[in-house]
Amino acid sequence: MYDFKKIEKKWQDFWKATQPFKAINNSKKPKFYSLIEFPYPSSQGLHVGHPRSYVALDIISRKRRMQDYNVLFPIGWDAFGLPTENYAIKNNVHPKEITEKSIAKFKNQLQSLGLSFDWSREINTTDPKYFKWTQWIFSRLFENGLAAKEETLINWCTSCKCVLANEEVISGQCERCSGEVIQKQKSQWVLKITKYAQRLIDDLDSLDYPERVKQQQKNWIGKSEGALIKFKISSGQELEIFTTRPETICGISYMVIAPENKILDEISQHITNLEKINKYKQEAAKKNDFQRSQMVKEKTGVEIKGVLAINPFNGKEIPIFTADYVLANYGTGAIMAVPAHDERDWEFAVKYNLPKPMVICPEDSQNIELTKAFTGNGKLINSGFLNGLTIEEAKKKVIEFLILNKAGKSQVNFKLRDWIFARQRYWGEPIPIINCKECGFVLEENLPLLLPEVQNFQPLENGESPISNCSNWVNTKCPKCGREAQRETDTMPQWAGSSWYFLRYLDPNNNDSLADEEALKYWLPVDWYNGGMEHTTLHLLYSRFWHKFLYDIHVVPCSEPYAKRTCHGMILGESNEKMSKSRGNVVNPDDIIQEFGADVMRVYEMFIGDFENAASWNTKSISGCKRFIEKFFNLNNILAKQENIRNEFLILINKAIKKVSEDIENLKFNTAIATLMDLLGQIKATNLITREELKIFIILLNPFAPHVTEEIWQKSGFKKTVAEQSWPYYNEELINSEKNEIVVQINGKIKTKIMADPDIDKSELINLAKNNKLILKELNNKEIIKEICIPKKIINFVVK
RNA sequence: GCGGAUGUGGCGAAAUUGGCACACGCGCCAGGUUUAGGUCCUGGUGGGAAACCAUGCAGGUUCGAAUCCUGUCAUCCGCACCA
Repeated sequence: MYDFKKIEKKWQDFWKATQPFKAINNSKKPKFYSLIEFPYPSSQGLHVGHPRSYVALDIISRKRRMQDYNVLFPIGWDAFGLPTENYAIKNNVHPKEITEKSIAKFKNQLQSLGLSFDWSREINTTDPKYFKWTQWIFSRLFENGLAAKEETLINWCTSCKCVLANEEVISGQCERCSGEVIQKQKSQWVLKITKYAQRLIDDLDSLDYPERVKQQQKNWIGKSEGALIKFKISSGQELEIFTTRPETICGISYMVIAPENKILDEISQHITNLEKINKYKQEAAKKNDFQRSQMVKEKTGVEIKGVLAINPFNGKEIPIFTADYVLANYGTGAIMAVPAHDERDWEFAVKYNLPKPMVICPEDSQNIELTKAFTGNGKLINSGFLNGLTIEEAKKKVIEFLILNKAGKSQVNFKLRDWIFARQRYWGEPIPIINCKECGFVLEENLPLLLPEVQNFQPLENGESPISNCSNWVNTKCPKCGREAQRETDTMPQWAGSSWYFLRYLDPNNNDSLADEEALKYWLPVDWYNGGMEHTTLHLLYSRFWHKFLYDIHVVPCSEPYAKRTCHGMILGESNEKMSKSRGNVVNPDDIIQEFGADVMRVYEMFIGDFENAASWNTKSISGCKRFIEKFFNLNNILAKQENIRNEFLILINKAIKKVSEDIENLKFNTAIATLMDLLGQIKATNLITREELKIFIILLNPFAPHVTEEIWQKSGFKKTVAEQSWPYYNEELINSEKNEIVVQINGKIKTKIMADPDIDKSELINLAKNNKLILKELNNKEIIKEICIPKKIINFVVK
């Protein structure tokens, strides 16, 4: 009788007592650092999606230990954040209390899965001993000019009453609560991730990340090369624009300034239709980014009367418009419009009846009439001395001209914007900055800077953090001059603590530095980091940025944190939809463990489908894995006294070792399990298993189903535990010595199969095939035109 | 619109990377054990009477294509007026 409850409890208690999965900091063994994204402990508890990633790296970690690596597989809690705070407000309790409860629940659930975490290194981002170092890193960023308070356009979630990073805005809505997001001018703490944009792109090349992750990060950073060009305005000011097409400078039809661009105020006294312009500005401010993009087809704008721009290349006067299809926070917030060679400008020019002069002509057709913007390759026309040049040549010439005339230069721009690093909420790390009227922003010296106790966690109506009501916390003395000063009341965003957590695992109790130098040297970089695709442009990018900064200030020994990244697919509900409370299709892992046990649950999650693709949950299908584990459990009943592997199983078992070993490395857990199911079936059919056969089978299955394998190991009288065994080797020669089944085709159609030795030579093999009865008959009276022979695989006779 | 991915039995999916399409599992069918079965065991299970036909669709390359190329359709994910 397979009493999984008893067995699993027994082994979990054993692991708790003996701590066999503890990583050693000063070991001579080769190290292996495997990392999962540490969970956000929500009050709902674990989701069946969580274990997919955890079990996968648990399997890899367990295998590595058996391969004699010193393995670090740690766990912790990313516990600051909005959901907890919202829950706290709703239920009128302290977020700290909820966090503690949620962590206890998560911990319980994770332990019931038999994951081989090193629990002695558990960390918690809300622990002052931890966030002391989050604040410390912020201080270093500040000292190095990478953290600064800036007046910028920010995304404001009207429901969370909180600033959001660009990465947190999904289709104009808040990532967390789906509330409406509007644009607002606000003075904000930002981290200058854009200074690292180029390096964040370049260093991707050296990393073992999935191609789609690299692509997504590159696209998000969005590098584009072009030119910055200054246009004199008739009123005396200058209008600076960014373009990737400087060679089209003679095709300019008009200029556009984004409605939020401050230059509009600077030239306002020269504008003759100011009222109309201001009205347009107001309307544009009402629209959020999402609404703007919804109106892609409906371009709007107003001509700014009374001012003209002057083309620095040919001195021509150009009308200026303001239109919200130009974004204020990309480039310079203004463009030169070349309708003939830009689709958006074309649309606008058509709508407002503006000229569309053509300056690039496709090489094969001349004097064509444009019916839409031409963005292809060609030669320059109507462009003075640029005429006849290719686009590339003209680009160079124009930039040379601009530099010579001090009217511009080449320029690289990134879509990536600086990381808005402040939230007007309570449950986060306080930003350790004191604002002194005399000295400006000064760093707090006594870290950690703790959160003040407040009565009410609700954000204030004026959009400030509830902390700002705590006057005895806010008001302090300037550490520099000793005068009255105020503390910053914003807290850090959720992404702060997770940007460096993998460093703290190396030395979680260190009070003098974020981690010991030797430990950093030994363990870094993370060897294998698995996580979700959804963090590609958030956490993964942010933590690469922080790590590079820490490398630059000589805190960490390498410039990239994660050597290898893999991504798991989501687990969907039975009807192929995301699991969610509102759909009512959430599967609770506790129920599954209760009914089937952790081992079956683990095996099922790994068997469910390709690890990297989404898979839909199907509780019925678990029974296949349940049968498999039960059959394995019962192997004990047919265990023979005989020691060695039987001859007829030698090759099969060697092949299985190879397949399971390789599949685990390639995240093909589903086929590894299929291999084991197959092997089990074949052995069982003989109604007998030898001790060595069982031994190998147990070791291969152990990473997937650690409890039941330890149990059978012990029951069978093997020494020590499975976890202490060495991962088995396979004999490649033996595998290759197996007779091959060779398919014989005629004109590509399968006729028969023959068995042949693996080292038989080609002509012999062909003769063997030709002399096969069936083939002899088929070839009768036919002329062989071609003989194709692929050793070990196939023979094909092409006949007439 | 741009970027990425996927498309194979009733279902989840395999296919040594150009060489036996559908391994393994679910479900289903038949038989057996059982007082009973949401248990266990055994066998069967793409279509077609067959030659043959089948990997979203249409072409192409090849002795040979799920796999490579061209076009096309569908679904999913990410970004979205980025000049």
